[in-house]
Amino acid sequence: MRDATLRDVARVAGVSARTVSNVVNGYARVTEHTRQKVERALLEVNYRPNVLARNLARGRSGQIAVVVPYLDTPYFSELLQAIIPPAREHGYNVLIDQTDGDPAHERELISRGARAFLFDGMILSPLGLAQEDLVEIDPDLPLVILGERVSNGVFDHVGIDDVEASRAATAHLIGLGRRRVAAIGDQPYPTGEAAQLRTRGYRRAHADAGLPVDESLIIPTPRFNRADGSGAMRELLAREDPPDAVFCYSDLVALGALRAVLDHGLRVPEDIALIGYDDIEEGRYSNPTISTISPDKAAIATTAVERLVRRIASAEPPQGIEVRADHRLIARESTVGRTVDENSAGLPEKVPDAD
Amino acid sequence: MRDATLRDVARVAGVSARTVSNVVNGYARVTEHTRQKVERALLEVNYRPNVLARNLARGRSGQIAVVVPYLDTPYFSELLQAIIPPAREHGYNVLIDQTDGDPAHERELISRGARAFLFDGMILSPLGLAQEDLVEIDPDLPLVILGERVSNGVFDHVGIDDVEASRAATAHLIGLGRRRVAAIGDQPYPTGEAAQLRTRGYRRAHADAGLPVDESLIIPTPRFNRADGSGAMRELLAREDPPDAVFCYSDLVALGALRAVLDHGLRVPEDIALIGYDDIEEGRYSNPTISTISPDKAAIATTAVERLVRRIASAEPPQGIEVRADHRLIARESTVGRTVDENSAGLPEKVPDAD
DNA sequence: CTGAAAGCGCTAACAT
DNA sequence: ATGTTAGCGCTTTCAG
Repeated sequence: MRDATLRDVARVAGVSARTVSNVVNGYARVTEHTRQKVERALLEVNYRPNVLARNLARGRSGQIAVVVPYLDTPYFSELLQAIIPPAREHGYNVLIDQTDGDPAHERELISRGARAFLFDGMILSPLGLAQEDLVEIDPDLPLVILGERVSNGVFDHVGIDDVEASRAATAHLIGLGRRRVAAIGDQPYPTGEAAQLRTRGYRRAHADAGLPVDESLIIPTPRFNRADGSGAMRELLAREDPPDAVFCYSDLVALGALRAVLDHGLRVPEDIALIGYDDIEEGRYSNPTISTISPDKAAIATTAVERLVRRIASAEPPQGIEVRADHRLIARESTVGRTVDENSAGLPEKVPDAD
Repeated sequence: MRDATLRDVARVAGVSARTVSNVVNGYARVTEHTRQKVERALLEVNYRPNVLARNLARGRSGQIAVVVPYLDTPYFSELLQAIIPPAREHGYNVLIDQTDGDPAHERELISRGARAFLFDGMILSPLGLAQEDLVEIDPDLPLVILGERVSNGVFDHVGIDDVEASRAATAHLIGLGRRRVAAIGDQPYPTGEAAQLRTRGYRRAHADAGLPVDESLIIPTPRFNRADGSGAMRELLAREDPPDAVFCYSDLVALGALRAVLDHGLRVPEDIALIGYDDIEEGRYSNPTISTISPDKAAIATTAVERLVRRIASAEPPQGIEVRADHRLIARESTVGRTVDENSAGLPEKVPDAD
């Protein structure tokens, strides 16, 4: 049986399509009497609005795209999980895309090629946008970028203060008495500006403590995953003068590094202390648990959605703004060991949520 | 500047809209000459088809929904990651939804209420569909269900042989000489049929080995996450006669259980051996690494997409079929310890992919 | 092989 | 407050 259309409802209710539309969308005021009639008809024919037709008529898709490098990276899936509910509250469906580490794919998405009209705006967690990529962005695409502003100020950015968070993480290690603190995750090339912010914080902590930076302890990695972390750590362990602590640019890197340290027969944190970044759930269960920088993911998610919705609504794109969500340092076993610490020790009865 | 429409292109090229449409979609054959003309016009006005209009005219959305209980559960995010590429190859966008553990939400999605027309079909990883929920399903919704068939045979199901895989996992533990093998993750109620298949395999392994099943060692959990795993494990550890091995119904459960065992001061696998299910990447990096049942996720993903696409294409829904993807048991440290084993020991130079 | 034109189902002027 | 109707931009039947 064909789906009932607005006209069918109108006919059954003995009113015009316009009135039915009004009732369905709650636009203009409608007499209580007609409303009742219409609603009865609505039920009678089991009317379900055709979203496709509505979208075409309204000239918008009612969808927003969320683009992340990898869907199976816990930080991103946790973020996505947090983005969907507020998006839905604003009436948007979420279209998820992964760039799969492919910059070309990323550029294609932001230039909107064939899939224009399919989403009204985009929340992008850039893999790496170099200055010159920005020009490829469809200027009419409402866009919110996840992560700190690195290049220009045209778009909205939502993230945490990476430099400060990284400084705090490094300072935490130095405060524990460690003197050879390594860093894993630098990306010293144009698309790695986000990673470079972390490195800047790392340097700042050293400067604050009056400590020199051993440049050879800053290990670059192409991504922020487990394999990169363990590979870099192995490299560090092979040296004659291995570090006694490592600031890892993601929890995944820290987890990979942890595995390498343990495989090497050393202990964490006794021999080498490790701190990560992101506060993914996995780090609350690993052995040892991973100290980390915990960004307020819920705040990032809701803020990003709100900014995007606003951008979509306003005809003229407002000035790009910069939102800094909160973050905090959580000391767990990988730096302070198994003390009975307020934040971390042992396995909590209830696992604290990141948000 | 307004986006160029098909008509604009037609005018510039001096042909009709029909012809432009033909060129764009590669439908009917078009003279080389006109084709050239049209293509030049296409570029000249920078034409991008309006997907919304196309969808309305075609009467389909070009989108499929993939519904999972939780987006941030590694098994699901890894599966989603694998589903998107084949879906895109078939010309579909993927709309991701999470039910958040809410059966009501799940029912709403399968009955397609307000969001009908938004997706042409659905791949559903059911939270728990009881017999009576099936009637709520929109009969016209092309649907592929992830996981083994538990109830009726109307829909396509794609999964692995849960009973056999669970039997093998349990047999692996028994083969290691363990005699008190517990199971964490049973769900002895109508919506837990999937979990019950695992329990059936667990029982079968015992029967095969001529071992009695100690019913008190089968611990139910509401979900398959880390917290459930550690909670259940603590319960087991508090007993006078704790188990010497545990078959966990997911890797996450195993990871949670692992944490509890270590917190209790016991060793894995020396004191208690642990095996999980799903083969998520995390289990290849944990300490110790987690033995597991590895489903062929890539096969599950591509098969599910293919079946769904076929269902969408055929007017009359074919008989529901049952696809069983491959799986294999991977023995890692949590059962066999740190032997130099072909599959598992140490940290591989390259982390094997699940697919 | 190409043109003309009728929808797809809804929205939103415009009119009453 | 409600009716009339012209689009939204594309697909596709029907002619030619």
